[in-house]
Amino acid sequence: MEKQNYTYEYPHPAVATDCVVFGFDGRELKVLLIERGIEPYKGAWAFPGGFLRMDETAEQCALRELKEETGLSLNYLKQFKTFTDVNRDPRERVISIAFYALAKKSDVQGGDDATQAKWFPINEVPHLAFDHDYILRKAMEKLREDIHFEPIGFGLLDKEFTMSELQRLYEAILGVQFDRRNFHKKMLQTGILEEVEDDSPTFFGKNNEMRSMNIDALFGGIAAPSRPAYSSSRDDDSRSTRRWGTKFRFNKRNYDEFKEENNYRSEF
Amino acid sequence: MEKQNYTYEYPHPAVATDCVVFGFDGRELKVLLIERGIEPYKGAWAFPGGFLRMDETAEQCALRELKEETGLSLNYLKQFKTFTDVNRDPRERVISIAFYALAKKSDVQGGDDATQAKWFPINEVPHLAFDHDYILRKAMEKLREDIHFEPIGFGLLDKEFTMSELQRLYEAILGVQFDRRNFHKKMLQTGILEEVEDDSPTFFGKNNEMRSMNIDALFGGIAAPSRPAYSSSRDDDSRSTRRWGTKFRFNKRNYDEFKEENNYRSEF
DNA sequence: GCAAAAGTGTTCTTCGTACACCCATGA
DNA sequence: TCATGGGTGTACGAAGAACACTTTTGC
Repeated sequence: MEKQNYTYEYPHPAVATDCVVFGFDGRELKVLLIERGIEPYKGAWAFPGGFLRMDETAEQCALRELKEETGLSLNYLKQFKTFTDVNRDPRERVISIAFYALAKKSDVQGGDDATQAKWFPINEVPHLAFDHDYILRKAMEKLREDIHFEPIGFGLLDKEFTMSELQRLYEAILGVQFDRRNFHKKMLQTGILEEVEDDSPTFFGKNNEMRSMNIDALFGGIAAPSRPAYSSSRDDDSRSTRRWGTKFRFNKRNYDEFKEENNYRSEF
Repeated sequence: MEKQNYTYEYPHPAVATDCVVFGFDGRELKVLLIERGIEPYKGAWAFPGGFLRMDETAEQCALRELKEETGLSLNYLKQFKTFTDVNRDPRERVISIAFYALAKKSDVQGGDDATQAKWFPINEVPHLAFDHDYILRKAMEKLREDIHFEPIGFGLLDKEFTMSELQRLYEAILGVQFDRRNFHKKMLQTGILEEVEDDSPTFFGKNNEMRSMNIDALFGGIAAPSRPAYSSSRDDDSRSTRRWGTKFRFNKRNYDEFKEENNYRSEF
């Protein structure tokens, strides 16, 4: 951009965007930071972001800066708060429109090649430039809130994922542990997940029975917990039809219906 | 402010705040608008708001402008979104940090005296200046979301209110009808309401029995709905101790405990 | 005296939660 | 073969939803 002067009758603050990018590598929640190459805070870590151009919206600005500074092209971007403290930037008055974004697992793993960007586990983030420590705290709070009501989890996983991956993600974000069975049940009963038919050759090579034959279903509805039902079916062939590593996929159509039925935010 | 020129190396957008003030008169949800006295959109209605000064945060700006333009001094102010469309103001590039606020019933009724501000029922709002139609829509969406999780209702009523007033407010905001008994039960079981002891002279003048003597309690726990219990107690004096217009009050201390126990947003 | 609003409990259903065992995989 | 992790059902308690009649008040 050509350097010239811009004059106004009244003082104008500068307007910037900052982008808190969350990622999940299968174990930990991470954030993407860049090392500042210029003053102020040279050498410190900060969120990708930059000044708003006059011909772009804040969203476009955030996406552009993110691409320029980290190489990432993301889809999900959520404006969560605008920071306006008077002295948050030592150079001049700068207000920052902050977004959070979600990176797919593959983005996190393919990450730090040529750029100065780096993924930090959420618990190992150093002190950040400007008021970015505070921005991060607010972004985390918002993420924790939103994940109860919006299909955020799926934005952080690849297209197909196992129920355990999804559960680990929820546990990483919320900092709590869930019971595996209850988590499974609840996720399925929202109806926004669809099971992926695994027709890979390796599967049929190892085991070519119908995947819908699940021996547990045979005992469904019969309340006889005192007698161990599993041991009696030990020599039954259908026993071996149970599959491991079942993959799921987010079903946007079902999610849209789900949202429509529940006219305010419904819990996931 | 003295008029002079301010010059920057790069172009800066102007930064303003807008404030969507909701009020409730006991029947309808309303918003506070001011009539624009200058171009652009002279004569059109718009939200109170104005340009950010260099020595104030966005919150301070919104409160100041609100006071200047409508005379209202409010407590609850919530930043909900920043609007950055490139052409939202015909004069120059202006981004607007938008808030919503809640006015007490008394503010709504004492309202339109000397100022150019006026309360409009939410369904009778005219076309607004700038992109304020859109801002209003977003503010309503946010209010509808937030009321499920935050004690917003109480911010729109006077300090003491009846359960019916509270219910009418919820119904006005959410656009649905609730069962009176279920609403009552749910509100009480959150524990954030406390009943106000009504010791007004008129009450004891009319009826000086203890208010805790409630004949319905006599039948509590006895399941005999087929036999109408009320008619048999017709000549019993204690029958007349039931009070009408029981008032409640928001209990902030209980609310804080309630919030702490439920570590993420819990529903009201 | 009539219409409108306020006050109150119980039942049924749904949802959340606690909890245990078997099987596959890979070291 | 052993440790780890994935896959599955049931039973209990809490909360939500549906539902009717009586009393007061104001016209």
